[in-house]
Amino acid sequence: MIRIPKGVKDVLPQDGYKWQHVESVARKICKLSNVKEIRTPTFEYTELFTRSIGDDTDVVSKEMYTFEDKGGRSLTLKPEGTACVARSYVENSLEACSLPLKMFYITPVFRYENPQAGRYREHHQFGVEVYGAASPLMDYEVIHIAYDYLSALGIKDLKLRLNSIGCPACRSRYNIALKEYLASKLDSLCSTCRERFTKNPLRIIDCKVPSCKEIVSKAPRILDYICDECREHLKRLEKYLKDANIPYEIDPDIVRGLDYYNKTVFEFVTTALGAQGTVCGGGRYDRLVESVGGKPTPCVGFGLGLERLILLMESMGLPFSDDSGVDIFVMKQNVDFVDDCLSMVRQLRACGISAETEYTERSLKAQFKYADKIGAKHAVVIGENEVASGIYAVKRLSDGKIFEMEKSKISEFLKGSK
RNA sequence: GUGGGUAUAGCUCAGUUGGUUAGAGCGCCAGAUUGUGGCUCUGGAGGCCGAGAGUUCGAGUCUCUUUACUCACCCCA
Repeated sequence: MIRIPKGVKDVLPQDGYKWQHVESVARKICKLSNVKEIRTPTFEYTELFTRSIGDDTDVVSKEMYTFEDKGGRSLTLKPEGTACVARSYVENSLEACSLPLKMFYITPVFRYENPQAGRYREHHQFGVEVYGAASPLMDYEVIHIAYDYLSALGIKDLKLRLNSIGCPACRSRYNIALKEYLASKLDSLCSTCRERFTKNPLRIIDCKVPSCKEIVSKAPRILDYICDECREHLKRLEKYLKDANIPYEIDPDIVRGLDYYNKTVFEFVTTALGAQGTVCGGGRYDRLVESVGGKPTPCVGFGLGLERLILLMESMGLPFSDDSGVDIFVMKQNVDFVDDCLSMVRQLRACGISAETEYTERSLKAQFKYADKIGAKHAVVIGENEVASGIYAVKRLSDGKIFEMEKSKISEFLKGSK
């Protein structure tokens, strides 16, 4: 038996409706907020990710599916959606569209990590990206879209955590202060943090090693070092969130793991998924477009993991709308009525009724059981009596009630009962 | 890359201090008088007990090795 590769999952027929639900709600919410869909390829040149996400990040340095094609080009399966959108924006001169430009995507992303609860080597992200708006109003809008989406799915108890990591100027000022503080304590830090010290000291802030946490708890806070403009940006965003009654808390420990973020960073977190608390993560990335060769363009967006989302909804017992059952199952008394069944199915489908019929030679009883299993809402039997009289008994399977009618009335009847 | 846990039927799991033909529930298929599902009853199919080696008269059970899965660290959605 050939098995599925490590870290990836099948979505089985009995679960497909859950995906259809979260995806269709995502599209609906985007429609309501004038967010247009963008689709980018599954693989890109490796350089796109090394330049935008950052060489030193874990995602780039050890988690990418990178390979060489037969022409010797280095390609990489997309480890996230944001960089791809930025590339497409620059390459297709999308700044020529009226800005701000609001886009969303639903895409598989790939990371070579060890799988565990809520984490896979291929997962799917619903993401929203807005280009060309520097105002905190747009940060608010983007957070609001994520919030609307989660609410529309019935998720109420997620915590929104918010932080600002400032602009490059704030960051370099903060890095100096942080390094100053940490310099004397280097020996007490874990080995990875000692490496981060030179490469990316900001990351030490969210190290989970207890001894590092202890040290970090007394370290300078980035919020005390951000410039007036960044501070004002955060303040205004907070005001908009308060006015909209979106609960949040400032969490100075949120530091995104991708290099392109600046100013606003946020997460929606839960404790219901074991160790994987972050369902949605996002923020502002005003330098990203430049890093892939475009003009400076302010951007803000989020990515939301659909596997985690579905897991969360299941653990909360939230419903997924399911219209996968058929409207009617057309049964045959015996093989003599195959043609009559096929013709009725054809006519019903042409009228927009989902219809299924029997393709084997089972007893009526077995056909009824099968109709039940596949979630048929009605059943009708075609046999000698029906063909002779022209009267068909449509049985409603939920309560067993039978409605007798002529053949031509069936589609109308079924439409009325939808 | 590093730890912990688990591996028996399609699924969820029993399986006593090692002892004959390995069990249950659910699911699947069929039947309970020949044209009507859900409930009930009856029957049936379906397992080299993850793989390999060892101990033993005898291994699903004990030991070692290995693989897979899983949870967690790291990082992220």
